[in-house]
Amino acid sequence: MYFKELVSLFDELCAYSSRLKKAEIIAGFLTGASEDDIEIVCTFLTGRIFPAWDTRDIGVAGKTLVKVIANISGKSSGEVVESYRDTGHLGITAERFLGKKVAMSLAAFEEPLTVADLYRCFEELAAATGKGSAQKKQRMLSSLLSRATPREAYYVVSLATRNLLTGSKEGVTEDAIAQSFSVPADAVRRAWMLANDIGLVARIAKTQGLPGLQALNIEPMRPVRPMLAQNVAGATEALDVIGGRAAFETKYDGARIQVHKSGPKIKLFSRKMEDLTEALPDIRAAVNESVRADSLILDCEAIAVDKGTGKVIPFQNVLNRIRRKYRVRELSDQIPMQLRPFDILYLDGESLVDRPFVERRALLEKTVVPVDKRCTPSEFKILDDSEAVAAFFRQSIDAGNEGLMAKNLDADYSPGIRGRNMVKLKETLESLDLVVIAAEYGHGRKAGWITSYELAARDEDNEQWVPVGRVSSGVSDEQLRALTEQIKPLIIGEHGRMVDLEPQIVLEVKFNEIQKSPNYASGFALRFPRIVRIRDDKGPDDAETLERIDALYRLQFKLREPTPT
DNA sequence: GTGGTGCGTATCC
DNA sequence: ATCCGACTAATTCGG
DNA sequence: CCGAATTAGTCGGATGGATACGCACCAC
Repeated sequence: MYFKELVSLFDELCAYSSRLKKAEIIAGFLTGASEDDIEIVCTFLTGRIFPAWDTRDIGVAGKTLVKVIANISGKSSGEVVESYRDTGHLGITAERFLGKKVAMSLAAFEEPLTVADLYRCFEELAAATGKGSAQKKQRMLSSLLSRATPREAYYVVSLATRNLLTGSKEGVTEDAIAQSFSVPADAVRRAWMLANDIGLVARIAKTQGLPGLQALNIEPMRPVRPMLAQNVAGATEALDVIGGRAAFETKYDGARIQVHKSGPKIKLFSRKMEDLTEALPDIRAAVNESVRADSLILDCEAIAVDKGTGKVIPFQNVLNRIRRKYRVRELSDQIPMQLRPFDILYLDGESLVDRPFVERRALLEKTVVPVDKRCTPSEFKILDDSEAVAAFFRQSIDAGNEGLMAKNLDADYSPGIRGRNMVKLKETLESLDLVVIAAEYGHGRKAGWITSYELAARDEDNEQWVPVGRVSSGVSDEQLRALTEQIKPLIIGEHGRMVDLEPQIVLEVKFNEIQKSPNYASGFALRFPRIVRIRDDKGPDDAETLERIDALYRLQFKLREPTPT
């Protein structure tokens, strides 16, 4: 299949906003495609280059592509970035800058790019490592883009930056596969959750139909898509959503870990199916000691604890451990981690994903028999009273955790779905009024607007503004437009996509936690910042002080000591 | 060459 | 992670 | 009772912070 055929499909998808229409278009397209092409096309359609379980990555993103585009168009990087600021999409910039070169490059390469060619290029990019590889990748991209037509270049860059904006991803592609090969959407979804590979699912749907999809089964050592949860505002709403009575569990502030055991072998996978086994020997050992089963799959949270006190320590410590390749032993001594299994998906040859949650929980408790706190099932209570829920919530927060999870006792394990069978309850903190001292232009749909704001607090010691992070989400498009207009006259400097501003605009910002920051001059940053409202009624003099933020930071640790490394 | 530092990228939340 | 916007599915409203 | 209006649920997209790793580059 020629890449230009896929380009036409992408273009057609962009022309409609209806997801149903997009699915229909994709379905038609897949019908005529070969088995091999379908696999690549479906993966590309979801905006990915490789399947989710495939840990390869191309090691190329915006900065590299800016250089490459500059290189082949004969412009400077500065000019490319300037265009990028206006277009909000590197692909569009590539399309524009390469437009003039097209006649020449097409003459040089008569044979147009195929989908398989492109995939092979991505594979080669992923394979390039070692000294000189960065240069090599740039050369490879240059030759790839020179072979492409401008419109093809747009999509090559879109794929390479994982920013394919066709308004269709997994959800739509899933429907399209079902439609195209006349299999139920549920079967496609199930197969996708198990295989983690939409391309493979499409291939099986085409070649083997429904029986092929049904033959896929959950099995240890092959990660499945984790079930996700939606946020809920309070104890009452949590009970409401689930239906009056629910299972409540401590929500730990760690990393999601899927434990797979098959005989003596144990593997650990992250939420995105990265293999974390080598980085977490302590977790592996704890599982080994606490699990009474020959084979199983556990859904867990892994937390970091203080070596001395055994108390939960901040999430940043988890990041020191996870995905580590070097000094693993040293760090695992310094920052021990513990496992909190909360679900079991497979046990001794049997899939449990279709069983009700209560049953799974019972099996979990029977199977995970803690020898100490290193591997012990999550705290668990069945409650139907909002007072009791609130008390449990308080207890969780006070112990340094994130809050609670609430789960429907009768629900099966439905991966990838943020439904009403599982919700999360987190703490809502007070908000802060902070001053915008710099900002950045937006991307994609928000191109041309100034959409990301650097926030500062007042340092009363020397009357300076000290940055405490950035914020973007929380405002409507309309407010974004207004803010852009408000900001433009305040611009006092420009570099690349960033602008420096006269400190004047005050934003009320909500967040979940104050973190120690190595990146911001204040030494602090907000975790999960979002805008509550634009304080037109306030001026920079009304902004929070650094001292206050410092105090708030310390307040968080009334009950636990931070030990960042 | 070796070691430190900075940049870019990817992935945890 | 958070949040918004658009679309779609489910439910309620009004004649 | 049915179609219109309203509400609820999903998906896609745009954005936040920290950290580890791999590579480039510079100082010695």
